[in-house]
Amino acid sequence: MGRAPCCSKVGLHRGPWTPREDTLLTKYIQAHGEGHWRSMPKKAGLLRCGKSCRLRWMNYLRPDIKRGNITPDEDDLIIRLHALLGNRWSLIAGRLPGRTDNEIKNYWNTHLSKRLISEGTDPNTHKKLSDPLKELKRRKNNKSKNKSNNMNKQKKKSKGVANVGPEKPKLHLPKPVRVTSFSLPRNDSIDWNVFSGSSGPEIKGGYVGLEMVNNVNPWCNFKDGENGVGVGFLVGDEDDHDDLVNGSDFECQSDLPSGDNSLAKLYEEYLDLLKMEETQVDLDNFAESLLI
DNA sequence: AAATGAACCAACCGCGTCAAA
DNA sequence: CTTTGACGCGGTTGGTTCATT
Repeated sequence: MGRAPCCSKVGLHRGPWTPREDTLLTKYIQAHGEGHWRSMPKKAGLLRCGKSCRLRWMNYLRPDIKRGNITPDEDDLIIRLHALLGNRWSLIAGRLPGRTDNEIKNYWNTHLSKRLISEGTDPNTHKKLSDPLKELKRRKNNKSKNKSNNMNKQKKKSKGVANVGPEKPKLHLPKPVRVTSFSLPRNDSIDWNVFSGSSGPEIKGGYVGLEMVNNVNPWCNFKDGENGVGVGFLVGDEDDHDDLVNGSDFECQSDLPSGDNSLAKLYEEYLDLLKMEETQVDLDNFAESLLI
């Protein structure tokens, strides 16, 4: 029993949005606000499905979207967050004001993953690669294989030839389960901005990152060459993200909201994990705990 | 100048989650 | 408790543009 499609696709526009459609959608949302995506297109006079409207708005039309090149600081932050959170693009995007998950995902796939490989780092695990060149070649081959598959598909499609070859079963990796110890409103991630001591949506580039300065931990090898043992807990704005607070010297920022022990607790938990003999303890669990 | 391949990125698709009925 | 519908997310596709031959 499959799920019913989100909307009837019959008679709906697909593909690139026209300026007129953009205007209609923007005006409607300005007048009535976001939400109710399913009913919105009809009300806005659009022949699009709600999903498509939402995507267009979220990724392109929203007024707070920052367009243009991703800065080196943003680069750095994306890499750090990816090491911590994996492919959780929306969470990563949530730390980069004005950037969308789609944009970051695309940027990662087209630029950053390649860059990491060329620097000798596996973009998936953030561990050192034994043979970066080999990896780069492998990925290139895979890509060109896919591309030619797409080409074939397209050709077959356009000629109306049915796909006769055995189809590969689609595998879906299990997603990490979110264990809720306290609840947040839907679509809200942690308000990481509390770390930076700034508040409100105006914050520009405020972030928090966890960093271990050695080459052993998969999260941390993006920062090598420094003392080796240190544990850093980054607190600050984009301009000072190289200021590491050494684990032993760690002090809570005075501008942290008073009474909020949960963050300090998380940090302590993190330190405990690091103290454990096996450095490969499940740090992912800790990363997960940051998500809830 | 034309052909080909690579890169980019907007948009689509399918699934998971959550809340309301 | 189960079902249903809406929303959001991440993976993937495919059209367009750019670079190379």
